[in-house]
Amino acid sequence: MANQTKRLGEGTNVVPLEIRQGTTGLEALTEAKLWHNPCWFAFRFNHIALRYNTPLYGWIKRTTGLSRPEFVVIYSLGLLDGTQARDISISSGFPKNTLSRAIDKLCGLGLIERRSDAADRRNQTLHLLPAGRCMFDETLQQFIAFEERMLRSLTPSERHTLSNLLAKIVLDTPNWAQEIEEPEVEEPEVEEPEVEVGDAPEETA
Amino acid sequence: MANQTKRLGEGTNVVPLEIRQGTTGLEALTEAKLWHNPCWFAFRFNHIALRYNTPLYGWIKRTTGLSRPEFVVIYSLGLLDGTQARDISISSGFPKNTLSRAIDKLCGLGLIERRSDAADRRNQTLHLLPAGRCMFDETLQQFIAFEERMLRSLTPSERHTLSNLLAKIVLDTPNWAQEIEEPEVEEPEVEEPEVEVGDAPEETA
DNA sequence: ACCGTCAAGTTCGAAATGGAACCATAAAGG
DNA sequence: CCTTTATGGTTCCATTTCGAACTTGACGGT
Repeated sequence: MANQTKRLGEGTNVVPLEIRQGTTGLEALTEAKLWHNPCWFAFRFNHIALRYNTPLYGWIKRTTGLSRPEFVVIYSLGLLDGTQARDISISSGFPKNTLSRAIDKLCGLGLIERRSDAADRRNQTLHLLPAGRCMFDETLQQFIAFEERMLRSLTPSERHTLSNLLAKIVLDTPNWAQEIEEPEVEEPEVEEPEVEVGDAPEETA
Repeated sequence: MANQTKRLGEGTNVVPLEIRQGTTGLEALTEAKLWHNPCWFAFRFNHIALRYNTPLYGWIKRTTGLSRPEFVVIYSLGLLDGTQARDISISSGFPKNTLSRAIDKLCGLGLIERRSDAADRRNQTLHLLPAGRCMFDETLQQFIAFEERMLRSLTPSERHTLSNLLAKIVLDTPNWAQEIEEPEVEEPEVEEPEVEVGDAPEETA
C-alpha cells in the first residue's frame, strides 16, 4: 500500500536543490512537502504565507483592532488613495462583500471616507482620512520590519532575482482564471468518492 | 492629497525590475502594489496564493466534496503516510482543531483511518485507506497541471532558481515566530485608534 | 425613449474558522 | 510515589467569511 507514493519526486517540477534535505531541523512531513512534492511552488508560498499572515495580522488586530480585510483597505489606500472597492478586491483577492463590510466599519471609525463619483454614480472612491493615514504610517514601520525579517536569508542580489521571478508570475495570474476554474473535465474517475461526500453528511455527523 | 504616498518606492526592499510597469494590463492598484510597495514580497506571494487557492480548492470542493483543510490531510498523507495530525498542522499552518474536525470527517467517509500508537497513547498516526489513496492519485494530476500552469512563464532554469530561493526562506520560517509574534513594543503611538474600534463609530480623530 | 444587459456595492444566511478551555497521557522532579 | 508540567488531540462557541441573491445606476441597441 505504501509504495504507491511512487513517482512523486521525479518527472515533475521538482528541481534538484543545492540545499541538502535531512540537514534541516524540520520534522519529516515538512521535509517531504519541501523536497518530495510535485507541487513545490504551491507548498512553499502557502507555507510562507501562513507563517507570515497569521502573526502579522494577529499583531495588527491587537494594536489597531482591525481585521485583515479591514487593514488591507487601509494599506491599499495608503499606497494609492482614491481607488475603489472593486480594485481592492481584484488586487487583494478578497470578495466584494467582505470588503464592503470592512469599508463600512472603517468609515464608522473615521479612518476613511467614501465619495461617490458624480460621473458614474455606481462607483465610489475611497479616501484615507487623517486618522487612517496616521495608522498607515505608523504600522508601515512594522510591516517593513517583518518584510526585512522574512528576507533576511537572502542577499540583495537574490532578493532582486526573487522579485523578478515572482513579478513574472503575478503578471500572468490574470490568465489563469478561466483555465484553472474549469479544468477540461478529464476522465471522471474521481467521482466515486464524491457520491456520498457532498451531501450525505448525515452519518458523518 | 495623492502626494502623501511619498517615499514608498525607494530606500526599502523594492528592487528595480527589468519588467516595465505600465506596460501591463493591470489596473492601477495592482500596479501600485507590485511596483511601489515596500512589502513587495508579501504582496506577491499573497496575491499568487489567493489566485491559486481559491479556484483550485473550489475545484476540489466540486469534484470531491472536501474542504481545503480536509484535502490537505489527504494530500499530506499522500506524500507521507502515517504522520500525525500535529505534523500536518505544523507543515500546513492550519490550527489543530480545524484538522481534528477534518480528520473526523475523512474517517467517517472511509478515506483515512487513525491508529493509536501503543508506545505513546497520546499520539495517533493517520493512514490513507484505499479510497483515500485513490482520491489522492486522481487529483494529483490536476494539481500538477495547475502547478505547471502557474510556472508557465518561467524557464526551467528560472524555476530552479525560484525553488532555491523560496526553500531558503521556508527553512528560515521556524525562526520568525517569536520575533514576529511580539515585536519589540516600539513607541505605542498606534494605540489611540484601538480604544473604541469595537463598536463606537464616534470618529476616531 | 424603452428594454435588456452588465457592473459596483450591499444584504442575508449557512457554514467554516480558530481561540480558549478541556481531556487524557506522558515525562520530570522532588 | 505523587505532584507538576508539557503535549497531542478534542470540544465549545463567538466570530468571520464567502456564495448567492438583490439593488441601483449606466450603457447599447432598436
